[in-house]
Amino acid sequence: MSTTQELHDLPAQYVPDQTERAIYERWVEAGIFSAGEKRSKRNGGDRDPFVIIMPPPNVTSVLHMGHGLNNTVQDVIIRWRRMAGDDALWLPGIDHAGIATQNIIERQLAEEGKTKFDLGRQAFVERTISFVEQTGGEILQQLRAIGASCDWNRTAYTLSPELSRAVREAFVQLYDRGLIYRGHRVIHWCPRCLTSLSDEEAQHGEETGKLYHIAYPIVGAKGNASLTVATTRPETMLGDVAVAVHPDDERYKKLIGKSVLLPIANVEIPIIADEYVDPAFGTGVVKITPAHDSNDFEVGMRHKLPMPVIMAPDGTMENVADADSRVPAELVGVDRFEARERIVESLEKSGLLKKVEPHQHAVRHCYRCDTVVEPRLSDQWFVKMEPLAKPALKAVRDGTIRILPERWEAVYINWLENIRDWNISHQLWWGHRIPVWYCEKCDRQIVSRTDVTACDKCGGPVRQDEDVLDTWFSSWLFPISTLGWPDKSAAPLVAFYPTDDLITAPEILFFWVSRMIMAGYAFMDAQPFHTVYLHGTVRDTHHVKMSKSLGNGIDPLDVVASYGADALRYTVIAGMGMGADLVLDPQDLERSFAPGRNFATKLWNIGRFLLANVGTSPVRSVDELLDGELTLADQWILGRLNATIFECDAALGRPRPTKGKWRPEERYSGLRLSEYAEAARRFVWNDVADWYLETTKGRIGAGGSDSEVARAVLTHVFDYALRLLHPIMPFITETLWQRLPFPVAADRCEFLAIAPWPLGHLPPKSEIESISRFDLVREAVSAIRQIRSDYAIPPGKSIEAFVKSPANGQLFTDHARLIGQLARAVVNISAAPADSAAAHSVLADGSELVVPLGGVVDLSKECGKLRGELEQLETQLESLSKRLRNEGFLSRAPAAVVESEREKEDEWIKRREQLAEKVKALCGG
RNA sequence: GGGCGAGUAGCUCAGUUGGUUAGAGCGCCUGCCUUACACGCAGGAUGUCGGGGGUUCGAGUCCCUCCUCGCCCA
Repeated sequence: MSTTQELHDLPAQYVPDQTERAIYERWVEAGIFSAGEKRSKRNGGDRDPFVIIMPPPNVTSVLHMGHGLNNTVQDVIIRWRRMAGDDALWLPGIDHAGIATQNIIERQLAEEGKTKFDLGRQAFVERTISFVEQTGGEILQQLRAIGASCDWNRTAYTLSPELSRAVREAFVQLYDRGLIYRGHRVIHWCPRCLTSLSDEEAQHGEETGKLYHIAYPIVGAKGNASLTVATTRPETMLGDVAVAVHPDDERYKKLIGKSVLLPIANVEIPIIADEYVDPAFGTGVVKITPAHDSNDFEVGMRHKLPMPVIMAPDGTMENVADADSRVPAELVGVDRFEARERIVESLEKSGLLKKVEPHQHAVRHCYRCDTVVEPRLSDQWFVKMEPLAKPALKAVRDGTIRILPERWEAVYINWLENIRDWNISHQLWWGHRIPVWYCEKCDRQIVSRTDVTACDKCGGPVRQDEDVLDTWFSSWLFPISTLGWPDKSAAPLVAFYPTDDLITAPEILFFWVSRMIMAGYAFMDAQPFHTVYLHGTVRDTHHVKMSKSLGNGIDPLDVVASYGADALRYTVIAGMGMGADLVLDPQDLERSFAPGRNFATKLWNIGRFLLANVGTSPVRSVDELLDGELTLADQWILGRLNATIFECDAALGRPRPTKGKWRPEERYSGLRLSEYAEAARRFVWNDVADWYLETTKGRIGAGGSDSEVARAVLTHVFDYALRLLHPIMPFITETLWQRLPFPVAADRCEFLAIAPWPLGHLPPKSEIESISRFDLVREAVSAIRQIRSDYAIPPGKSIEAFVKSPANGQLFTDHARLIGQLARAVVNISAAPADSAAAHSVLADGSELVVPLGGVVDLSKECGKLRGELEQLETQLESLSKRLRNEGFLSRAPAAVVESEREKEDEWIKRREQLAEKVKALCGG
């Protein structure tokens, strides 16, 4: 804890890495990041739970700017709720990341000149486990450096025994409900990873390829009549089992039922009719390759066509199944792209290649290795999604769950309405093995929660399905499995489920977010969270997504080392509008993070001023200060503090829906973190530092009761400013807060991190008036400063100012000294000496301010300035008056608007009169 | 092909049911080491709110259309 000694010793410069680490340790030691299931209201406690489940980074990840952004947002929200008195839980975790991790190990092996098959499955998995043990979860360590206030005691891992148990349970439950089935169909296949991919894992990119027009001779036709088909993948023609035309296409009606001769493969295939064919595309004739195209597969099913597989898993040509000798000997073993070239060449020679044209089309790529995905007929496990999607759709439609920004709700709904079954079996070695066993003897299929050693029917030997589950099959359970599911009475599950906010990037809306919602309803019959907050992507100045491989990344740890975690956090939060991308310059960290770094320094220096001037002895409590003791400046800053609390609260919004469902008016508001940050910054910098703190100079040093009032108010407003800023800048605020000279009686927490979040009060009229009265004082100061600047009066030179105020004479009399102090002038509340040359200004309330300047003043410049002002005012006044004379405006605009326009007109007229008089007197009309 | 988003100061972006003279940070210009802070202070310049049309008393905000860029889904 702070000793008296420490209070004096704020270094002149804030050095983040000297302090941040130590503070983090102390937070952890004090256990303030640990949520207690007994404290949750759902478990007999007295606090509302507030829970965020961290999107688990891949076990192999290291911290990059995307994580920095994602986790800063989560930490800001969780710290806010913790201070607000909730039982706040931020649960961290990591994902075993099936394909991604396996690819890394395979790459390592490749460098050693080996493949996974050289090791065999068991050794491969062991090697992966030891790799993960060494490097895995490094990112969770790194998160501490940016201040992440996770409950580390609950750190989860998708491949842990507990979560594995949940995965099996989920599989078995869905299987028992008839929602998991084994399907024989065309799936996306990665020839490099040698696994199937789900629809979401096969990502498409626009590419310019070629469209080949190929003639298939018509069997039994006269001459060399043929049908021309167009395809982008000629190599798949070896798997063609038909050509199809639209049933209503007059050009081809007569040919339906006849056959064509498939070139190269030399087999006859029928001409069929199917509505799937678009007569307008290409020639209106489509080749049907059921085993290598998902649309063709559907056609094949409808027409009960054979489905020859003509490509091996690794993408080379081969007569795999039902293909006879369709692939000629010279093409067997040839890679698909090489085969394409050769087939095209051969067709050209035989005159069957009619045309080749450039073609823009979408090509799917493996989301992990970017290899072109091959559609391939295969046996896979699928989850029937439509029944699961129903409650997930309803939840967003009825406001149980909201998605921010709002526009993503439409994307979510559109996807769920057209949802397709989920291919969950992957031909990998790293992941949860599918809990299905097959009896070698009676062929029985056994789905089980526990390992099976013998057939429960015939006692025969069994073998487990070779495949593993899609990584997302464990991730989608994360909100429930990390809290103890399938044990529905587990204390954490009872206390913390449903959780509150889910904060992630839009890229995984389908992969993860929507599936978690489905799992929540499927297994807990309740939504996993009520708010999905989708933030933007971190990009460089060319708007290219930052990534290590592109070399345009920023290492958050570098930023932390150079500028501190708080600078990083503030910059990220303040610079990011709701859902907008965050653009940073990897070439210029100095510039990118200046906003946060500068603001941290500002806070530090306010702290230094405060400790040097207010000192270390306890201050009076603001609660016991009497109204009469407070100066106008005190009232103003307290009023501004209150207004700022409201602004911050308004920007943050409601933490949870009122009665389980978001009401329309609150649904899309809140979590405007940049607005919250800006409101707090404005208060600290523009109000406290620029004005209030300056007014205390001279007061505090003077001793006596007013000195005590100033000490108390300054300490109080800084205390509360630090509270407001703590979620964004936890380290520096905690450091400073620890040293504040709190009132003796203050019942204060040990840490700012758990100090109560400020509460605003409805401002009484007097408070609002104080603010506007002090604003006038500030305006007078600004007016003198402006004159100083206009006439280049050296700052050191004191000047004299005269204020004549018909409306607010007393106010200026009372604050003449303060105005003088702030503007470095001697202020007289009286008319200026008539004959002297002077600079002039007219304030908003019509008060006139005159600064005699002796020989310095340039009369024509002064006249020009005043005339300019007058002219501008008159233009504005004219349009305002016109509006107020407009019948339409008066009758249709709300009364309040008309009223305020009238008031404004009065004010402007007053000011115009003053200005006009001034111009007349000074410039002779 | 379908859907969505963006285009506001030199740069990055705010601008919540249409209602003051459109804002912030960074950058820029001028003057200042005014004993918390030059990572600062004071003052200042800069916008036909992408183009065009419309609705309205009133449009950066709503509607239509066009242009440019980006994202998602087939």
